[in-house]
Parts: sequence; structure tokens; C-alpha cells
Amino acid sequence: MASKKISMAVIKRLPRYHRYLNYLLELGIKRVSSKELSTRMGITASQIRQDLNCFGGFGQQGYGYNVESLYTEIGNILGINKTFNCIIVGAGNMGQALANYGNFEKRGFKIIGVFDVSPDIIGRKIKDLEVRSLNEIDDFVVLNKVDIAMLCVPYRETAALADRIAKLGVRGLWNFSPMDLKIPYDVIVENVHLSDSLMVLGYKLNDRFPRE
Amino acid sequence: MASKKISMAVIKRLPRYHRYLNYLLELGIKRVSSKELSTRMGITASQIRQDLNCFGGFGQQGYGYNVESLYTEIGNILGINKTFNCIIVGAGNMGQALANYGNFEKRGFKIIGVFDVSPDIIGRKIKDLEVRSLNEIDDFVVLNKVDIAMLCVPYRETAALADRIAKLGVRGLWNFSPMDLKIPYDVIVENVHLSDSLMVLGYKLNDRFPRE
DNA sequence: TAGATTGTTAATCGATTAACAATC
DNA sequence: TAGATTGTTAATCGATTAACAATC
Repeated sequence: MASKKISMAVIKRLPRYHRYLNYLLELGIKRVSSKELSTRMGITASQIRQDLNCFGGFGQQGYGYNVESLYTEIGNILGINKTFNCIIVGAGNMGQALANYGNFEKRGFKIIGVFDVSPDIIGRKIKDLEVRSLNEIDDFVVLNKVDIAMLCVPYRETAALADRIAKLGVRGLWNFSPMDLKIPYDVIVENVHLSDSLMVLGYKLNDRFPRE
Repeated sequence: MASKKISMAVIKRLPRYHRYLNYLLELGIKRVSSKELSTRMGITASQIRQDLNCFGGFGQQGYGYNVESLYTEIGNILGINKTFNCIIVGAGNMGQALANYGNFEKRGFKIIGVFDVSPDIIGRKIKDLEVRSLNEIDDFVVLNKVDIAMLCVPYRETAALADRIAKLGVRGLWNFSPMDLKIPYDVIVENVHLSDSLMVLGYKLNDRFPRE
């Protein structure tokens, strides 16, 4: 599962394939051709075959793909069989939403700690985790080999906190602040820029349904 | 602001430009060249000029771009001077997070209603909005000319609700469920697939820091 | 004016699609 | 075997980058 040079365009489609295959699996469908998947997903069959072949020949001529094994394969490529230790930094609504969202755990993202600064929140339980003081974060990260920090703190605090956490050896940051983090450590940052997404929606709406 | 055929690649970069320009503005910087912006953003100067020229010549040879006016122009392109009436459907943690997040309002996305099914939540106040029963949603949407519905309901309920809401004339859906909505109405759907994003982070981590 | 930097065209690069031989 | 469908190569399309004349 090491690095060749798969393009990001391909990688970003993998979770979507994974979702669709999971859905087919739930429907009890055993095999699927690139053509059928193409119709369902609105992607060309060519692209599907091209994408899958980046990782190996999962299909069989004349038959198509076995849904279950393809699902498993893509899961493996995405590494959902491996576990990541995750912490949530900032237990506001967003942090709580993430903590309560069970789907991450299923995919190998285990939330082992939640941190906040507010005395009102510290000590409260979210699911089975007690919210800890941010003061404890440094020791916690080192002691528990935290892989990923999910940053749900206010804008102003994000940059400094990201830096502090990265310095401790966390390798991935999942950033919910509307800023692009620049960090002088070897860290992978994945952004969830909600307002960017909403603004794109706004643009499309104005474009499709012009006003005035 | 009607449709030519600007590529999505360009549109998706606009919010980012907007953010950076806002930042420069806050720093009190008056002018910026594509070269300088390039260094700051990690995008080639060529691309910046190419992108901006999709919408018109905002710059001036020998000078560069006026930060404030470029910021305004991009804001206009994104339509943040126009208002969208938005509702939040599902007042769980995610819905509450969105309701409490002030940044959307600033960009023209006005949240005018929050809906839920749970009797525990209906009637509670989030900011200045009382959570309404989902039963009222149909009348509310029509009466208040709702433009955008932000869908934060559980997976199982999303598809049916999206359909119901789209039928009422809502034009944009901001979907937080891990599924691709297929809706037989003229509606624009923008997805925030959090688990997809997290899985991509996972992939990058396994790729950059292989284990076992 | 000379220097800087845009707007824009042309060249390159990468990603998507088409086509088809291989093969189950 | 005949039909179906993959894996893969080649063709096309689109997006990014380079180059430079126009011009402030």
C-alpha cells in the first residue's frame, strides 16, 4: 500500500466507489459491471475501469466485478482496516457532532479524546468520552500516539493550536476552520471548508437561477 | 452574472481567493500582484491571472490588483451581496453547529428556520430561532420562499426529505449525509461528505507514513 | 521614460474518454 | 463456443503553465 503515483482525482473518487459498493452489497447484488456502475454513479465505464486498474485487476473479463471483493479491496486501499487514533480539539457543536457521528469509527478512525478550554464543557461526557482540559493535550497526544487531530476550534485559535499539536508528532490534521494551515512540520492537512462549499452552492444557484 | 462557461475548477478556487484577499485587507495591504499572491497561496501566478480573467480585467499592468476592489469583485461573482433564505433540517449537533456558525450570514446565507422531529428539541431556541416541528416545514418553505435547505438529518431519512423539500420549490440542497442525492426536480445539490474527506486523509497518511 | 505586471495566446501537461484486443 | 466485459493502449479533451506583447 505504498506510494506509486496515483492522482488525487482518482483517490478522491475511491470513497464514493466504496459507498456505492456498500449500497449494492446491502441490496444483495453479487456482481456489477463497469457499465452498470457507470449508469448508477454517473461516471463513464471507462473511467471506472481506468480508476480501478490503478490498483490492480479486480475484475474478470466477461463477468465484471464481484461486489463484495471489490468493496473489500477499495476499503483496503483506503486503509479502513487499519486504525487511526484520533482526538477532537474543541468540543463545541461541531466537535460534538463529530464525536457523536458513529460512522468514523467503522472506518478505522477511533476517537480516543476530546478537548476543550471551557470549564463548562470540561468534564462533560460525550458518548463514553469525558471532555478533557486543553492543558492535558500535549501529554495525551504523546502518551496515546495520536495520529489525527480534528480541529474544531474558533478561527483565531486554529493556527497556533495546529502548530502546537503538529509539533507533538500528530501526523494528520482535519481542519474545520476557514483557513489554509501552514505548518513547518511533516503533517498532512485535510480541510473541510464549509463556507467555501456553501459559496460554491451560492454561485451555482445564481448561475442557474439568475435574479434581478 | 449569468452563465458563460466557467469551469468548476475555477469556481472552486474563488472562495479561496476571497479568503486570502480578506486576509490581506485585514493586514492593511492595498495592492497585490499575481506573483505575490502566488507565493502566499501556493498557486502559480499564471493560474491566478487566468482565473481572474474569466470574469474580466480586474488588474492593471505594471501595478497589480487593488486588494479591496478585487475582494469586492470576487464577492460579487460569488453572489455574497445577494441574500439566500436558508433553513436547517435536523437540529442535531451538526444542525446546531451550522445554526450557530455566524460566518454564513455574513456571506448572504440567512438562516430563517430550523426544523426537527424530536419533541425534546422542538421549541428550544438556537440563537434567535425556535426549533420548529418538521410538520410545519412544507408551509414554511412555500411561505418564506426558502432558497436553500441544509440537510442534517440521519442517513435513512435524507433521501425522502430531500425529495419532499425539493418538490416544494427549494432550489439548493446542502447535503451532509454520506449519499449522493438523486432528485427528479431542478435542484442544485452540494455535498459535504465528511467521511469521504476523512478517508482521503487516511489514504494520504497511510501513503506518506506507511505502517506494518 | 523604464520597470513592472497584466491580459492573453500558445505550449504543455494531465485527466477523461474511446476503442479494441485479450480472455473469462 | 459465442457473448460479455475487462484491462490497456491510443485519442481527445480540458486545465495548467509558460511566454510575451500590450500597457500602466
